[in-house]
Amino acid sequence: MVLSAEFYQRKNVTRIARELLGKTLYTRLNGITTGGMIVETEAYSWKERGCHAYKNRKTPRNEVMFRAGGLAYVYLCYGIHNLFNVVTNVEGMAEAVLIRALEPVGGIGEMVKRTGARTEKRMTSGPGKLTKALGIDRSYNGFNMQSKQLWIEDAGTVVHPRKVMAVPRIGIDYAGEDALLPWRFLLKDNPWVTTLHGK
DNA sequence: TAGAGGATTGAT
DNA sequence: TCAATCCTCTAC
Repeated sequence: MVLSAEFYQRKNVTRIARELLGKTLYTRLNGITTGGMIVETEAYSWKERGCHAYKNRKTPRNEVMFRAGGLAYVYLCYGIHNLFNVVTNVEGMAEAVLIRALEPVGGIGEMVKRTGARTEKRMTSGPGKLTKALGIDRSYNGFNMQSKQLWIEDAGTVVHPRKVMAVPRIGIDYAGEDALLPWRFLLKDNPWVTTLHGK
């Protein structure tokens, strides 16, 4: 079942980030479907420094975050990587969930081809890598998440609360105390979650 | 309009 | 530990 606009437009972004674990993100490009189960996410809110929309600062880049939930927010990071988020909350409340890692479930051969990976191992473990595997680039910024090309499904996978870990987010040292918020969610012991420099 | 820096990655 | 790479934002 495709996740509805109502799922995304709820007001608690950390709850949505947690609930997205176990759901499946798909793209369908040129007739080829690729997808993976979400195993790692991060929540971002205008209320904290880690967020592009901190203090409700609206710019051409983050404008999509201010719209009603259920849209894709895709931006270029470090000049190299496309990072994919889903916008949450209602219009005017800038919040989003960054998808950081997937466990491949469909179109694996195509993803290997797109990433140039020798094997499927680690192919979708990392926010920059999974967008490449699924063929997501900035042309999808503002895209509706109930489209025929890009969507998230609830396949009925049950995620036990004890399997969910909440830890600080990655790569936002500039956010000061907000970098310590346990807003990174991942499935414990899942081999597809990111490891950072072996840590 | 210049300059700094980044929600990453992979090689050394 | 470090370079790649280019867009975005801020300050002037």
